[in-house]
Amino acid sequence: MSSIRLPPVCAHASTAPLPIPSLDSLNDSQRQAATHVEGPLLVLAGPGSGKTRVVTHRIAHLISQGVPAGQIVALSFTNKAADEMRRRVTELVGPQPVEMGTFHRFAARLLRRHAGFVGLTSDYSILDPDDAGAVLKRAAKKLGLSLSHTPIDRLAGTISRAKNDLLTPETFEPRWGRPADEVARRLWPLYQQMLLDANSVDFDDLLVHSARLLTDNPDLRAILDARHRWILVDEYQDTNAVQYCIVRGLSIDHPNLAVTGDPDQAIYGWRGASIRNILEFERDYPTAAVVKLEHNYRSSANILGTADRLIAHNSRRKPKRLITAAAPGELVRIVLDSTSHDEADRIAAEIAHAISSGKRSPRDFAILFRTNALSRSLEVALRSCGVSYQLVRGLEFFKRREIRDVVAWLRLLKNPRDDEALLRVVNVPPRGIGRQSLELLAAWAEDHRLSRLDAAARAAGIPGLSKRAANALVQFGRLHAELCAAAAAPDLRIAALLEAVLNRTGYRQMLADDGVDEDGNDRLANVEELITAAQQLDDDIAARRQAGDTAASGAAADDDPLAAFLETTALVADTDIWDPTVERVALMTFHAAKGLEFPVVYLVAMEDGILPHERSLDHPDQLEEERRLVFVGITRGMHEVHASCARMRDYRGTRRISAPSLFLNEMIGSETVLAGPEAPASGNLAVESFFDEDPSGDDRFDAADFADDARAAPSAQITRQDGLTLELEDAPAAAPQRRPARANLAFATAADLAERLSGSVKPKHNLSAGQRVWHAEYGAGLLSGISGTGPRSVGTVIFDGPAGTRKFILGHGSIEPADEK
DNA sequence: GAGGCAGATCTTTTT
DNA sequence: GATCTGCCTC
Repeated sequence: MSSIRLPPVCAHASTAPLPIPSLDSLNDSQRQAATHVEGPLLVLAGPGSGKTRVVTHRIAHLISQGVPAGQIVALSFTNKAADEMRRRVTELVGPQPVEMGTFHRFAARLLRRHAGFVGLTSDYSILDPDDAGAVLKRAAKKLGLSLSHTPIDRLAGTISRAKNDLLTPETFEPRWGRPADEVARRLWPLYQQMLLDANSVDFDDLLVHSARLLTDNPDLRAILDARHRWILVDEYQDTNAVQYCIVRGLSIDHPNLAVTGDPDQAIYGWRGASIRNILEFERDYPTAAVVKLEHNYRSSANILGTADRLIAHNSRRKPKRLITAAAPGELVRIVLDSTSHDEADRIAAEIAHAISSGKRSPRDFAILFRTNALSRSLEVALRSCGVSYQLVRGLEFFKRREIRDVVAWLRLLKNPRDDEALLRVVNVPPRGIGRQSLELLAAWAEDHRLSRLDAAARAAGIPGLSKRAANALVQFGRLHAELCAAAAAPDLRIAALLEAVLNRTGYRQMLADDGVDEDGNDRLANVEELITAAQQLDDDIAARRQAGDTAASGAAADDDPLAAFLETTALVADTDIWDPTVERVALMTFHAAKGLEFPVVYLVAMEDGILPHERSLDHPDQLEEERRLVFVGITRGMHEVHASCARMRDYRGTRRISAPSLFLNEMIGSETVLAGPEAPASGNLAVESFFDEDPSGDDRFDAADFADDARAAPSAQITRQDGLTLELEDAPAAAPQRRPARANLAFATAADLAERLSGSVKPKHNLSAGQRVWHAEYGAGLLSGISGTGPRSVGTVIFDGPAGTRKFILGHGSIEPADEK
């Protein structure tokens, strides 16, 4: 059992004299960025270009120039990155009350202080996706919607995506041909109401409420803008519309906004991230200074050359150089294995050998894969070779039933209206309160406009409830009240509160009785682990109190240990678990590897259908995102990169035969070498046996030729902004190239955003009757008439093809003007 | 009301 | 392969 560590709360202390940080270690462009003080700044930073150095030096520089540290906010993608930033800033100028963290944490605190503006109290609960899913399920049940054909995950995903696009239940328009959208639209308002009643938010709401806070309250916005006067955003290429809105809203009066990012490393498009944000930063902030960091200090020349060649295949990008002074180093190795097990065994053996020969230590290695499910065979192989590893999928700890139960208890103490938490713990350990009783309770509570907990205290008066169940509920209410009293203690220590919960609820007894469960999990030990983590947080807070730190902007949440603990447990991320100091090989997804670096990197399962993922094959935009993912993977490597695929793979319980990823082809060049039992003797990957559908007939093509083909290939398919794909049947390579759908978010100003957020601006269409139009499925046609106005207006289209005449809601965007040349 | 079993279902990436 | 659901029995 690996131990868990919670990210520390901000360590504030502001009395130390300020050393002036030396800028000698920076190159010219780094220094230019680091010494920028006033006004917007865009830093385009390639991989390994010392971005974090620049950001930390800039923060240190700002402080040394007299900028109050409390006015600086640095937003990063993971808590890990934030911690690293904090560590390095502290190294430069000592501990500072700079607010650093993820967007979600920042938003959670903002909301904590201004919860009333969005109808919450500062004790609101943050529901993780599982809890949010459960609420959604209850909402569906209430509405009598069947979920058999629209899995809850998809609905949650649809709503999440819409929230991230700043839509509301009112402005959300189900897309044509997506039944899940329609269900989501009906479910969303009730779901939202239930969250509000429970004084709860889901992950997305943290951002959405914060954005709304800013757009709906101009005075508050101005105050916050002034308070957070210097804002730094990392990984800006992966910010989405809500995040954009928040950042924008905080930097109108004081546009000292500095963003860093790399469009070539944008890998979160599926989550609503819009490259547009970084590509059009200069339009948003015309006075922006732009600094390019193109010098790479991480990777060997061979690794960079390979990454460069690969990414050059993307059409939607700002060309960018990767400059290095490094030696060529080892060739990038592309290995074609026979089976997935061979691949895993080979890698494990190679790593074991490198370690035993003293050449490398375990933490020098990372193995990256596209999906988490791919880790299993690698784990088995590593274990059998005696190589220790850490699987960076740490959320597993917080997903354990016992951990969730205990945390739910704390949530319920903080927020008595948290129905979801109540449902989790009310009958654990069994108290004789079953489904039937809970339904009676819920119905009665609703009738009387009470939370379930308040209703429980009055259970004796609920008709239909058995005496036994009523008693149990009243008892439960008392238990809660008792523990609330414990939670209200001054100088509360979370560890102590956890102990109290465990002891008084009988949960500890229950776990002790269970002993080790069927999978060999010692559930009690896991809970103890949580207590240890809580102790660390307690100590942090105590230390801070002792230091007399009441940092200027008074981080309200931090003064409340329980709130801080809950916030932290709710918002830990996968990568936060990764511990770079531990002597283990790191196993993680390509996504999780973002921002990290390793001497040796293995990229596994690079096969068609896995990477690129089969769901992205039809969509040029998504294919490019997959390519960026590989680019990110390759550029994690400092000295060695090994990419591999297997001809036969056991995956998801079945065996599949697959061809090497087209990305492997695109990587091939003078910096790479082919190896492995399936490697063609010609030293060229592009042999017939690997490509059943050789696009060039009997032409034997070399890597360069293939590259050109690949570049042209996507023109055969078009993805539109609503996600539908257009296939040009049997399109020749020279098929007319249609422009990719424009980025989804056609807004530029905060005012525009505000309107959009409040729902007053509907998605536009710019169509008029008589116009030639295009539909992804039915092809070209004539828009013969439009009825109604606004987003709900309906257009009638007479298609040229067999589709005949059909009607469409124009606001959905399924009909677009035909751009005939 | 609780617990256990069999069958069905769906498989990306994550704050 | 894993998880969830519904159904069954005690």
